[in-house]
Amino acid sequence: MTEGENSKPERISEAEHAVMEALWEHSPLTATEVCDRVCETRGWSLATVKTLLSRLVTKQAVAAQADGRRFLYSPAMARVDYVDGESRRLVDRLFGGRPATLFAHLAEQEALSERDIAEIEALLKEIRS
Amino acid sequence: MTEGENSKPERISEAEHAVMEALWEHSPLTATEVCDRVCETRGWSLATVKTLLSRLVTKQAVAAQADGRRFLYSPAMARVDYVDGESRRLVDRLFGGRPATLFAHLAEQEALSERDIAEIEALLKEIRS
DNA sequence: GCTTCATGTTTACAAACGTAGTCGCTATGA
DNA sequence: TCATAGCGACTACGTTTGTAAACATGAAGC
Repeated sequence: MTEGENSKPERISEAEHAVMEALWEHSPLTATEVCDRVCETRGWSLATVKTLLSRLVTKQAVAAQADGRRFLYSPAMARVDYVDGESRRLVDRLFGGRPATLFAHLAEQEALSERDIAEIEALLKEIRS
Repeated sequence: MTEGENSKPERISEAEHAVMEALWEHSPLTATEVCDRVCETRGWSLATVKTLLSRLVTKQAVAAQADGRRFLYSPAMARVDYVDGESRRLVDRLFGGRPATLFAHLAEQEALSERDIAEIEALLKEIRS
């Protein structure tokens, strides 16, 4: 077998994640456009966004498509996969891999709003059907 | 006002967290005892544990009580607080602060076992009573 | 008293991260 | 054609993290 694209899913840092969110929300975007969407809130300069984008390209989490002399950036990984990975990491690390334990913790800490509880109930009903 | 113990809750890294888990499970422990409990699984040397312990002491996440020549280390923060902080961070960052969205995600990804579902149902029933 | 063991302190050092400046190229308008 | 603005690439640099070795010092046995 010719090696193939054996890319281990390099970890995305917190700052990088903010850029990913922008791209997940809308893509493709140029570096400047990404900056328009995140620089204000994060207090970043365009240079910072450029650095993060190239690191994300290296990590193959973002794809850069040439458009003249610039690039159009798009996510190269689905948000759901990222979210799933992070969620599982947390559940594994802190709740022994048991989502129910996380849920119990949230309940105990009163972190669940009435609305949360209602929605979860509805979801459970759906699962059961 | 005299400044007081204005300690912002310094972030605990992943490696440090492993040490915390050992201490939460049983404390106080000496550095060697902590190593006995984690070095094998993590493939660490005693030196590594010593470094992590002192960093944790600096971060005020661990308290060191002198015992003759050596120290007995104990957690200086409750596990539940740590777990709660991490959980909320995740929910905020990835699920817009809505635990129900996290739950929906888990359900969609089929990350919930029959046992998880049953336990969550039971918890909900309890909450409702 | 001297060697040795245990233990905390200091120092090390590479990789990852956060944040950003500078360089070089090119399309573009004057 | 020449200055210019826009943009990616390269470089930079302090901090945090992971991992550990070297050092100092006191206790304990011989």
